[in-house]
Amino acid sequence: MTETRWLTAEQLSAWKKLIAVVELLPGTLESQLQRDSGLSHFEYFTLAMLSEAPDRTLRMTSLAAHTNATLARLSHVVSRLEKRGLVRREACAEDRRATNAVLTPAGWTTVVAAAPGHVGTVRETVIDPLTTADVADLDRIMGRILEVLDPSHVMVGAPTTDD
Amino acid sequence: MTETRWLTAEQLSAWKKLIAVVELLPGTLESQLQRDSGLSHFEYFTLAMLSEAPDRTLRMTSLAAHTNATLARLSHVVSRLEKRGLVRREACAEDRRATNAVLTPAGWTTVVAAAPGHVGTVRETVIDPLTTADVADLDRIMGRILEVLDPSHVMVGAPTTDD
DNA sequence: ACCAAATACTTGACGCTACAACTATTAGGC
DNA sequence: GCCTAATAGTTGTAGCGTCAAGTATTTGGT
Repeated sequence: MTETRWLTAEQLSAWKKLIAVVELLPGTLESQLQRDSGLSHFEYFTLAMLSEAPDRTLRMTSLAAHTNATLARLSHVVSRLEKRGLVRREACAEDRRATNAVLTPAGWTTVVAAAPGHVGTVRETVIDPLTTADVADLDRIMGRILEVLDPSHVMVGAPTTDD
Repeated sequence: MTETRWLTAEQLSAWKKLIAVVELLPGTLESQLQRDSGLSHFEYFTLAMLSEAPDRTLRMTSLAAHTNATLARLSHVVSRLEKRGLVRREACAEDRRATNAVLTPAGWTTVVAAAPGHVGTVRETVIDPLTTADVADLDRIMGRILEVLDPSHVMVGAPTTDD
């Protein structure tokens, strides 16, 4: 066991601010979405991923990867969304172990209605306080961190619009 | 109601990466602390804040602010930490409505033992992948975002070491 | 062709957090 | 000095996520 390498003052400052953002940001997004659309951020994100998929359909495993959830968590969430009529489950023809999650028309309507308010919050809290250069820096830095947290790039791929 | 201003490609890219980090980072920290020290990140953070306070003592309201928790949440957590002998509650002499949370010797030992492993994880996932310039950029950018999320700077102040 | 291991989920139980309701104490208005 | 409002904290409940266990199907070795 080698000696602990502590953080420099600059590193500590940056770290503390990052952790503060990580703690505060989810709550902010959560409140706005819950208040205006009755969705948790994870529910919104799930619907958004489906809305971008071909046929608005995704296998559970794939959807779990895109939303960074365990299969168990996703299964519970999809059950709730299904009860509310926003998502439908469908047996997969090619692999009978698999289940497809399909966005219903009501689900589509819900995401589309929720999107502007959500984007507004994202702007207010993150994008608008930053300059163009800041945004580029943020992109680069988060990219480097994700190289470690998500080496297989499961959560980055989606090159479409929305969210 | 004005029209929705959507995000540019650059903004969207940066946003998606930030949200991925926000989703993935807590789980990583959580796992390491739980595995190596039997603490949740919030419990660790609570103990760490107490360890930096004068007399290792803080009023519940103040501790709640430093950890960005509601009083209700903190009360539950302190109850559990108290059962494990890491924290002690103490009536406040000046204001009899108030309660002080005090770090016990066992609590101090626990944080001190947990810190190196935690810092190691922080290094691996966030600091080491970044250049010196990146760290400065990160500090600046998170600072701007916190200006919105935490205008009263409740979560930033603590100028001491640790964590 | 067969059997073990891997894959793709689902379900139930438990722990933690948010929300609401409640108690106790202090501060302010007049 | 009252009486109301604000402050400080605790507790119970309900909802969501994790973990462990279980089912169904497919893959791969021989």
